Amino acid sequence: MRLEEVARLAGVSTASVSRAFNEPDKVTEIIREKVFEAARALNWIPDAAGRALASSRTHIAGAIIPTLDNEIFARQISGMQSVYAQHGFTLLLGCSNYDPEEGLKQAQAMIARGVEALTIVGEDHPAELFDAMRARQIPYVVTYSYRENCPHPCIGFDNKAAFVAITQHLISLGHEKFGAIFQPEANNDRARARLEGIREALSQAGLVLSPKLLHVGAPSMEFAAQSFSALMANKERPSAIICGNDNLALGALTMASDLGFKAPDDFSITGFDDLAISSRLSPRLTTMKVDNQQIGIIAAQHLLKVLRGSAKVVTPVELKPFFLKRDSIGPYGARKASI
Amino acid sequence: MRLEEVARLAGVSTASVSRAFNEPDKVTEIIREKVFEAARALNWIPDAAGRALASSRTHIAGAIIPTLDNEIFARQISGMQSVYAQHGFTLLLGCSNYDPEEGLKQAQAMIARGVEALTIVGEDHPAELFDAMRARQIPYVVTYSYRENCPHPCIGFDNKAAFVAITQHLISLGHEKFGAIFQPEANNDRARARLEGIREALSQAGLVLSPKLLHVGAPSMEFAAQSFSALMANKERPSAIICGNDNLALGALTMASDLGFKAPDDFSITGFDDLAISSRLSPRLTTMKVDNQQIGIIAAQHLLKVLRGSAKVVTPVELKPFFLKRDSIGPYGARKASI
DNA sequence: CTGAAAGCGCTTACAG
DNA sequence: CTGAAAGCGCTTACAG
Repeated sequence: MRLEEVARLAGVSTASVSRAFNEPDKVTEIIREKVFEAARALNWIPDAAGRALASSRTHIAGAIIPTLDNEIFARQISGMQSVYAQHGFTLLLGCSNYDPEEGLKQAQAMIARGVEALTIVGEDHPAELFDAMRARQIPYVVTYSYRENCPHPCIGFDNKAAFVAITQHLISLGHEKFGAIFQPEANNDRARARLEGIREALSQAGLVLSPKLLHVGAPSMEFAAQSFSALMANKERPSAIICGNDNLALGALTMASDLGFKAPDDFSITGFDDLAISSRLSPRLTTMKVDNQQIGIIAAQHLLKVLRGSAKVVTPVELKPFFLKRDSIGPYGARKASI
Repeated sequence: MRLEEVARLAGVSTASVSRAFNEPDKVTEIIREKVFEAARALNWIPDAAGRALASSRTHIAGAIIPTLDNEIFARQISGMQSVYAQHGFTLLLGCSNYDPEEGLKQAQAMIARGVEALTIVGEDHPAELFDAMRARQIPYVVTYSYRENCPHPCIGFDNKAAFVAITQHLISLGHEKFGAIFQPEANNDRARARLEGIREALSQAGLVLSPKLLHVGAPSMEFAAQSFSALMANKERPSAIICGNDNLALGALTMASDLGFKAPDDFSITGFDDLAISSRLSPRLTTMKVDNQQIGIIAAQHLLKVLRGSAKVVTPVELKPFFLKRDSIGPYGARKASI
């Protein structure tokens, strides 16, 4: 079923069929109706490859995320997709699995498909990737990460500042001995910024994060559970444990419950993300949250604006995460006080 | 950068450039090398629209899932994508948000993009959708759901049988008064099959699921928590609560803990999915699990086989879920016995 | 094995 | 406002 057959049935030229669908105002109502009727009768769906080739517009946008196994990124995609769909754009999704080479491959595959815009989580990617985008004048934005002086347009939040805030709050509660359970820093500027935030806040207070009390590994509950138990077995047991995200904090809390440790009496612990269960568990987890769906929505909207020509470049947007102070933290020495 | 310029730089015809990339065996090594070198020098990436139009092959596969806000479907997508990527296929993702019309729209958009194959979660979709696939001879498979005599090729598991098994096990523990917390049945054959399974197993034992003890609503922890508390406030309090999935069971368990009810002493409860936290919480949740990543992998492999021509149609595959008997269930009257 | 050329299904100046 | 026709970037019979 080709456009030409629609034209024949409607008794008009192929140009008119194309116009009736793409620039309806440029065609009289009589033609429009004849065309729509013929198209419906033939059950015609315009072929995207033909359109793309003729118009050099694919109406495809791309998104590269580290993994789908994390509701944080899934939500970002879902926000993006709703906006793109409203504007007739299809979303091409790629997962890098935290491997920069894989991310680059995905980006190249997307370029071959003619993506008109791209979002990519974080800025830890080969220069080649960003170069390819710029060379082809494909607008892109780095999501989730935000920092001043970032060489790329970015829409996200300041991961470092967020963890400075968490750390400072714990310091203000009197904690001095800190532990941390974290996802790997490799190819993950967010994790790196978060750790930096902890270290900076500690150092400003004359404290340090002892390497022995920093556990870095695959961000599973298993790992967090093992880390927690190692942390509490340490002679220099921390009174406050900062986790790289909620999932790690939850893993630690389940182990705490198995071992008979209770927050905030025996230790304080924090996460990041505010998963649904974090506010329902006992103790309710102190954490920070950022609206990921919103990040996706804003990213898509800004990119679309550039494509429409109503903006020259994507302007960076900084979202502010919320601090959710709940029951998993308390003043240092809470236990002694309560005894 | 077009193929023609690569041909010019390499000093060969455009046909040879095309062959060097797509059918390297049909070209001498000398030509192959000249072409590859020229392509690299020009940083040429073949245009997918041109390829698609000329070859009527897009190397695009589609997947329609209800939502990305559920790691179950996310995992299926991730399995699929890894297989497709290995075979040079790009995945187009669509979310229906449990709205059949939206699912149909997504499918049509995918047809316009020239998807060569499609996977779609469940069979609750407009006949028009499946008709369109068949009319265009696009191979498709229904995932997650599996039942005998399904009119579509399906790769998944028997949702009904799974819940028959759960229910029968609880009956064997002496439970007679059942409650259920469930996701809506509308446009969700999986939920419907699960409830059917419960009802069938109960009826075989001469029992019934009282409408008052069946809570159906948006599958959030909030809803499950409210439902649990209503269930336990009922004069006809159930001794066993079957949840439509783990998330609902976890929501119920958090409320149980708030209210001072303990499983399995005060009630038994089950889920489905085996989320990471389900085995770590106390009590460890009794649930069933199916390998969702595997469903995605198998679906993609079978579809690819049909595209390659090495299979006529997709053969259905039934996966068997595992029953994970843990601490959240116990014999009826456990409390009295332990007092 | 290699190349000249037609053609895939659309869009879009261009002319009327 | 409408149509004839060129052209988008590839692939693929076809001929040599």
